[in-house]
Amino acid sequence: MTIEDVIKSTVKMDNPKRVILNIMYTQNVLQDKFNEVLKPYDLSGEQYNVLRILRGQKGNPANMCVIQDRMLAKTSNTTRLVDKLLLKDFVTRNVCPNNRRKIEVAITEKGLDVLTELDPKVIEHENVFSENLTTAELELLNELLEKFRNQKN
Amino acid sequence: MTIEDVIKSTVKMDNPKRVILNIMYTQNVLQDKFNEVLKPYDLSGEQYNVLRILRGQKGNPANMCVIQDRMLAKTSNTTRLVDKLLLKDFVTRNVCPNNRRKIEVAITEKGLDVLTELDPKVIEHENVFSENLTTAELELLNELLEKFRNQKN
DNA sequence: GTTTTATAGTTGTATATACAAATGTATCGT
DNA sequence: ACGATACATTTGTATATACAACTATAAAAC
Repeated sequence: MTIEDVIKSTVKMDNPKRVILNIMYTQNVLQDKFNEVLKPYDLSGEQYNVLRILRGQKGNPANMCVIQDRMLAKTSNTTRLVDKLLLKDFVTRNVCPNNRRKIEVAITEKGLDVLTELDPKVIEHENVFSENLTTAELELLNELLEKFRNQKN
Repeated sequence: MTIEDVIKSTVKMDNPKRVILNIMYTQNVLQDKFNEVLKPYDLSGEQYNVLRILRGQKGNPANMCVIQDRMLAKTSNTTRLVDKLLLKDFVTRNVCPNNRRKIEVAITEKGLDVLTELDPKVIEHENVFSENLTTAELELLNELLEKFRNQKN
């Protein structure tokens, strides 16, 4: 299915427009599929992302700004995402004793358990799309996306 | 800036994960930039998309389900998007006389004027990212994205 | 002709996103 | 020490997204 099929366009678009629509739409497809994976666990994609970042801390807590910094969607509202995770007992939240402006967020056992349960499903999700491409093609796709994204100005 | 830099990952990820994150993040960057273009016109990306679809109708109105069908984000709530456009007098909305279940949405002169004003800025937005890639690379990127997206199951 | 089923759209609710303003705390300059 | 400034986070508000439930109309079944 080409991007023209997706949006029922009768006219063939130029390359710059096609690339943008292909990226936007492919992201949509990926996100929808990933939401399905997460749905039974009552987690949103960004909530999962926060948990994943916290696990990456290997026991150390992370400040709000550290979490923010490591997220894909840089405009996410970390406070409220952490609120939601707190309600589910997936994280703890404490004022940092050294600097009372900062908040220390850490993942709980329960949060780690959910991630462990999710791990194989996440890997499956990641791999199913990539199966259509060879390793060389995947590397090329990564290169092209990074080159595309990193325009000069 | 590689995707590892973006999320401050110290470990190099495998290709399937990198591709997914690259697509997700690149879409984020594109959307943020496009929102900046639209901001002075008080339009969201999806509202713009609806207007673009209506212009593509060349004078004919479009039903809600036709609009839905041509949108990138298939889960958008067309009713409410059209509501917002109606408030700005960018569209009209009428019950279809032949089938009273259907709604006919059409773009107004005011809506067309906004699109005309936006056209050069949209093209500029589309092209600025593509300037880093050759035509062959752009075509390849399109191919790879479509191949990646269209997995068997 | 009346009941079922399908279609088209709207509404409700919870969550997420975008962004500005506000709060509380630490640091710097003098 | 004091005010100004910077930093870390929270809160407010409007909009958008996701998805289920609901309403209204049309078509099909019998």
